Amino acid sequence: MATLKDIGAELGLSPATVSRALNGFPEVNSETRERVREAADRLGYRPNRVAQRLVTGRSGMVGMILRMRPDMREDPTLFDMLTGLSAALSLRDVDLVLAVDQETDPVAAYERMLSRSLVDGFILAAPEPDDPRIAYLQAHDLPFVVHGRHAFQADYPFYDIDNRKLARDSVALLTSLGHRRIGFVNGEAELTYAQDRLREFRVAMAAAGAPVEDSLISHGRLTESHGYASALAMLSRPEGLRPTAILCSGTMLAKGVYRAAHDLAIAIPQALSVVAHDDIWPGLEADRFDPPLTTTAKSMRAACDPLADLLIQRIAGAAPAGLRHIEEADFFLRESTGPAPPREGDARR
Amino acid sequence: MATLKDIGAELGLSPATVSRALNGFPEVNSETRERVREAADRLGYRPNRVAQRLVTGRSGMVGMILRMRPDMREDPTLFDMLTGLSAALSLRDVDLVLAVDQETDPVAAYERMLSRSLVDGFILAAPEPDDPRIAYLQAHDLPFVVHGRHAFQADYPFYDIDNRKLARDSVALLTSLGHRRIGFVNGEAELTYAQDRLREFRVAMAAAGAPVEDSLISHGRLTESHGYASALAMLSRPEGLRPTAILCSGTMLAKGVYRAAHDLAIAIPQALSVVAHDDIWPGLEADRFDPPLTTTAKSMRAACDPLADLLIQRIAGAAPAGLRHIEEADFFLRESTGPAPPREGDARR
DNA sequence: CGCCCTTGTCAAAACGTTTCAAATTTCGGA
DNA sequence: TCCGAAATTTGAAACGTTTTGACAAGGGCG
Repeated sequence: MATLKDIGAELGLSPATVSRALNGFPEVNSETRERVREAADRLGYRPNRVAQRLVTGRSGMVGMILRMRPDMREDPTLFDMLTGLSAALSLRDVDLVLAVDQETDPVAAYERMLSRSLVDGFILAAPEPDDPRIAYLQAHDLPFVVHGRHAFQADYPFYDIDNRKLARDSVALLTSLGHRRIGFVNGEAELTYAQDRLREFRVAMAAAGAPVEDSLISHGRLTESHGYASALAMLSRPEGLRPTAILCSGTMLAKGVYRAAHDLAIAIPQALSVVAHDDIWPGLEADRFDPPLTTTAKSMRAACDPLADLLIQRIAGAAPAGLRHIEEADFFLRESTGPAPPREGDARR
Repeated sequence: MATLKDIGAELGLSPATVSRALNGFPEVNSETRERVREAADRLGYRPNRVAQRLVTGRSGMVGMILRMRPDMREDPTLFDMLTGLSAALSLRDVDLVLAVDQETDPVAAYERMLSRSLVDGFILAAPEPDDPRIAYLQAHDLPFVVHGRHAFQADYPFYDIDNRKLARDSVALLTSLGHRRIGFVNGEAELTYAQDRLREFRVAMAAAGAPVEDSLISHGRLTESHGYASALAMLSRPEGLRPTAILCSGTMLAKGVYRAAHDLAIAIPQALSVVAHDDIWPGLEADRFDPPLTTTAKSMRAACDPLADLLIQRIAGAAPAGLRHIEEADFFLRESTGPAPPREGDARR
C-alpha cells in the first residue's frame, strides 16, 4: 500500500507537500497538485486512517449503543435504523461501531467506548426525559445526535418528526368524519414522542369539542400484543361508551387493534375507524392490512441521512444548539377510516 | 488521559519499560512491574488504541457486513446475532464495525472496509455454496469466521450446529410415533444448512422405511408466510395423501403451519404433529405456542462466544483449517407431537 | 583481573499522517 | 541591481505506542 512518502519519492517532493496537495490546501502549485493526483491514482494511494487518526485525534467512526430489552426483536424500527444509518454514514466515509449495553448503568457503555478513543461521536435513539446518557454526553461536551428529543425544546442536535402535527392531523381527520369518542393507543408513557402526541391529541380533541376519556388512552410498547390488549379493553366497553375510532402510535399496535376488532366482530371502517402512525416502511405494510390502513407516515430511513449530516457537522465543531431537523409526516388516506357510525338516539336513521 | 510517557515520568522510568511492564514481558523486575501497575491504575491509564494500531498494524476491531434483503426484518435471528456478537466481542476487548451491503458485487463492501485498514477480520453469516465472499477472503488470506458453513467439509473457521443430527433426531421422534407421511418445510434451498437437513431427512426417512415425496418438501425464507403457504398446500391435499406430521426449519415457519392447520380445522397434535428447529430463544417462543411446540433448539446467542473465540484465534495467527465448533442441538419434547392418527383401513378401530 | 552471562533498563526508530515554522524560489517594483 | 512580499516547498515535530539494539550493573568463573 502506497504511502505519502512513496508518492513524494516518486515525484521528488516531500510528504508534506503531497499531503497538502491531496487535501486541497490552497498554497500548492496547481501543476504540482495535478502531478500528485496522478501519481496517487497510479500507485493506488489510500490514506492510512489509523495514522490520520493518531495525529488529528479524530477516528472517522461513530458509535451507537443499543440498550438490550427483552422484547426488542418485536420492534423492527431499530433494525431499520441500524442498517439505514450504517449506509448513510458509509456514504460519508464514516464507519459505525456497534455495542450493546447490558449493564445497569446506562452511561457505562459510553465511557467504555470512549476510553478506547475510537469514536468521534454517538448516535442515540429513543431518548427519555432526563435521559442520563444525554446528561453525561452534554456534561463532557461530546458530539452526539439524537433520534427524537427528550424535551420539546432541546439544545442538542436531533432529528425528529413533527409529532404534534401528526397527532393534530389524525384527530382532525377523525373529527371531521364525525367521530367524537376516540381512543388513543400510544407508545410508552416515558418517551417524549408519546407525550408530545398525547399533548396535541388533547389539544386537538378539545378544539373539536370532543371529550377525552383517560380510560380510552393507553401506553405501552409498540407491539401487536399491546395493541391487542388495549383495543380489547376499549372495545369491550358497553355500546355507546366504546370508541368509534382508535388512533395508534405504530402499525404494530394497529395490527393488534385489527385483531381485537376482528375477535369482537367489529367491522373496520363501518363500526371502527383506525388511524396509525407508520414509521416503518410507509405504504408497504399499511397497504397489506385488510382493509388498508390510513396512516401518517415517515420512514426510519428518512431519518438516517439527516442524522448523519447533523452528527458530522457537530463533530466538525458546529455549535449543538442550532442543529436540528424536524420532518413533517405525510398523510395517507386509505380504507380504515370512514364516517362515524350513527349513534343511538341520533336523528339520522 | 495519561500516556506511557506520563507514567514513566511519574516513576522515573522510560516509556519503553512501562510498556513492557504493562504488557507482561518477562524481563522486567517484578517490583518495578508492581509500581508501574499501581501508577497506571492511579493515573487511569488506558492504552491509546490508535497508537497501538499504527505500530502493530492490528486494529482490535472486526467487521460484519449485512446483506440487505427486503424481508430481513421478518428474520429476528440476525438481530440476535448482532447483539450477541457485539456483547461477546466487547468482553474480549474487540469492537464490532457494522456495514450494510447494497451493492451488486458482494465483495465490494469488504474491499471498502479493508481499504480503510480498520478491521482485523470479518464475521460472515448465512453462507451459500460457492460463496464469493468466502472465496475472496480466502484468496487474500484474510481472517474471518463463518456462522454456518458453505460446504460440509469446510477448511475455514466456522461455528455450526449439527444440522444432520437434528434432522435425524426429529425424524426419529416422528417415525417412532408412527408417522410415515412427513412434510418438511425447510429454509432456502441455496443455504447449506437446509441442504444438510434435507439430506439427513431423506436418509433418516429411508432408514425408517418411510417414503419421501417431493411435493411434501418446500424451501423458502424462515418466515411465517412461507410456513403458512407451504403448510396450506400440503394439508389441503386429499385425506390419506396429506402429511400427519410436519418438520419445520424454524419457529416462524411453525407459526405459519399452526395457522394453516387452524384455518383448515386440523387439530395439533391429534391430526398433525409439528416439530421445529428453534434457533431464536429456545423455549421462550416455543412455550407460547398453543399447543407448546416440540423443538430441537440452540439459540443464536450460543454461537456468539465460540464465534468470537474462533475469530480471535484466527487473527492471532492460528491456521484456519482446524478452527471449528460444532454444537449439538438440544431436544425439547412438548405437546405439538403425538401418535400418528389411525389411517383409513388401519387395523385398529 | 578479564571474560561472559544474566538481569533490568533505556534511547531511538518506526508506524503514516498533519501541521508549524522556516527556508527557498519567484516576481514585481523601485 | 536590489528589496520585500508573495508563492511554494520543505524539514521537523508531534500523535502514543511497540520493538530493536545497546548498555550498565552485578555475579560467577577461570
